[in-house]
Amino acid sequence: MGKVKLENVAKFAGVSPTTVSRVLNNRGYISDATRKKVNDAIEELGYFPNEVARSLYGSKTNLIGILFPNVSNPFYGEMVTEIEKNLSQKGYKTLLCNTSDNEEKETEHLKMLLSNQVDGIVVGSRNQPSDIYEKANLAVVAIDRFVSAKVPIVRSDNYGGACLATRYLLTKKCKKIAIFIGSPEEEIKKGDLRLKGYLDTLTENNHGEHICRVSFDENENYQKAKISEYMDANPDIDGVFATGDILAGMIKSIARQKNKNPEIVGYDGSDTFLSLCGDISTVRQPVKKMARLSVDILLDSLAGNYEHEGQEYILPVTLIERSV
Amino acid sequence: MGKVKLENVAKFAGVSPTTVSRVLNNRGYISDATRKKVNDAIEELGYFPNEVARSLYGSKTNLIGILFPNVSNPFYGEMVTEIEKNLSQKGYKTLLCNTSDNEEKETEHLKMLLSNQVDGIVVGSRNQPSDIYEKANLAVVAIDRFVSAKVPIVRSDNYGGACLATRYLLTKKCKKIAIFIGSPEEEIKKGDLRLKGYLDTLTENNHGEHICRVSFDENENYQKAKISEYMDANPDIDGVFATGDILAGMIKSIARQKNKNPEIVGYDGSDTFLSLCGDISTVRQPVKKMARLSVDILLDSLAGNYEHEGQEYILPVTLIERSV
DNA sequence: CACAATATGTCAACCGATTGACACACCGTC
DNA sequence: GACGGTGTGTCAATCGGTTGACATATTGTG
Repeated sequence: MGKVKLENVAKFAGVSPTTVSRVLNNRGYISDATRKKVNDAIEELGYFPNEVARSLYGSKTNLIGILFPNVSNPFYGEMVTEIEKNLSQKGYKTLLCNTSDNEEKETEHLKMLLSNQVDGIVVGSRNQPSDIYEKANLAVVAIDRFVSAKVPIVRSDNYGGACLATRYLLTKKCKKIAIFIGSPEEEIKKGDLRLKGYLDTLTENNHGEHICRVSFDENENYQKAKISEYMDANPDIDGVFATGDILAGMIKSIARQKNKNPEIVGYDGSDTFLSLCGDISTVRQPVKKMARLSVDILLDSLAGNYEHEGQEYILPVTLIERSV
Repeated sequence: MGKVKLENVAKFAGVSPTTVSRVLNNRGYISDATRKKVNDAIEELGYFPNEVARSLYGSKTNLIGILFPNVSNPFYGEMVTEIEKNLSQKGYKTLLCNTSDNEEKETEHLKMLLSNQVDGIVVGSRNQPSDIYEKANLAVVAIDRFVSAKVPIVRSDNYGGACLATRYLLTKKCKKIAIFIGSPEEEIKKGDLRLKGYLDTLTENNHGEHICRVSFDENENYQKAKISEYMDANPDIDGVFATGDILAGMIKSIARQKNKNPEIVGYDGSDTFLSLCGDISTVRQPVKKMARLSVDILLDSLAGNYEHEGQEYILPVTLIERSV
């Protein structure tokens, strides 16, 4: 049994294909009787208009590509969940791409998205900017990442959040506060604002800095080894700011193994993290608002509104204190 | 600047459209010189073949729909990440749908997927079976869910896992072991195997049962209230089997607030959970294997192989012990 | 009764690629 | 010189639906 098409519906309903199309698209004059006949035929035959054909003619696919490192990390997971919900509500469909923080994969996926004529892209992966974004003239929104001069950015207040976290550790009387960073090296070089917030806050308070970079693109065991090593080399660390919650959790369990209990503050504050981990404080990013805003901006751009070009939208974070 | 099309490439390269198509699809005779000319033109113009047009002609979209409740829960997140990776590797694209465990949303998304001519579907949402799956003749694979008599199922050993978990709690000398269930009511009625494993194991050991159903479709605060209530009503519970890790985490923190420390075993064992939560044991489902198998089956079916129809693939689980 | 609004049909172009049929030219070889 | 392989072009149909132009018929209204 092949796919049902418009023509079959027309025959079944005893009308012309044009009439069916008119019913489907609410154009021209249609009597209630005919409308009913057609809708009944559609129902009866289980007809679904072929979006591929429609897209081809209309040169709009209502497809949005979503590029993230993965959806395993609950912060990304919640972000993608919310983005998809918002898009779906507005009649858009979500093409999911996991870049695994790998530049080639991002490029490959990007080409795929362009071939598939997506109307827009939300990019949250953390690779180096690709010039493909510039060439293709489609709507793009970046989440906490620079893509090109024109692409609007939605991010949380990384600097403010880092200050909050570090200040919190200071109020907890921590004497030696370390930062564990899980960002790509390039990002750090370009001035990681979470790092800067940490450094500035410590300097203001005459504290020394202790930086441990945990390559986020290495595998988990390697990361854990690195953390362990660093903690052995700096046994008197009593405060930790981790730039991600997963990282914070790993640090916590490694510390526990070493019979230590430093005060830890993470970053992200996904619902999942908050449910699973009751004893690590964190800086919470407003995921739902960020997702909502990104979609709004994207659809705005799609509607031909250029006011977001080059804009950066920084949403406020909140510190969530937890006690053991 | 409009989109570049095959015709433009042809003009730019000084050849006919047919020749360009021949180069793109490796058909017929093409001299190396011409091939180079065409490829250079493609490169120069930044041409991406319009997949929409290709799909229309070829009546194959290489699009796979993925239906899950969400990707916020790291178990789903990791599953979806892995499925997407596997699909992408085989040249397929992933249309992500979040059903929020809502039947109407699932139906709506399903219609959308059919309209978009997806070649297949992987469904992991936990709603009642819809007859749409039967009608549409496309490849479908279900993850831990019944869809229809024909649709193959990939799941972990729910019964064995529950037995493992319960037996573990018994070895820990727990006297009063409760189960907290986060599945939809209908699923439980139809014989939830995690529940059955729990019950059977207790019966074998002459233990009484203590069941708390936490509607997974209620909001988090309501769930927490329910857990709290149940624990107050049954203060001597010293062992808990939770049918999901998030649930286990919530139980843990609520217990802590009440100054209790029951032995807890969760279910899922996502990497994220294991990283974040060092002190809750769990039954680990082999996410990567399940994802891989699902994709393999799907592509097999797509290739016209019917051997998977009606099959159920049950993958083994492992108990992961954690200590406080 | 004329005219407008309503209701439906026919027909063809179009969206961007693929594909088969067929023509023509060039080359080498038997 | 004929034939087969190679290389390229022209042309039209096709995928499934959309849309505008135009024809025609039936209403209703002033």
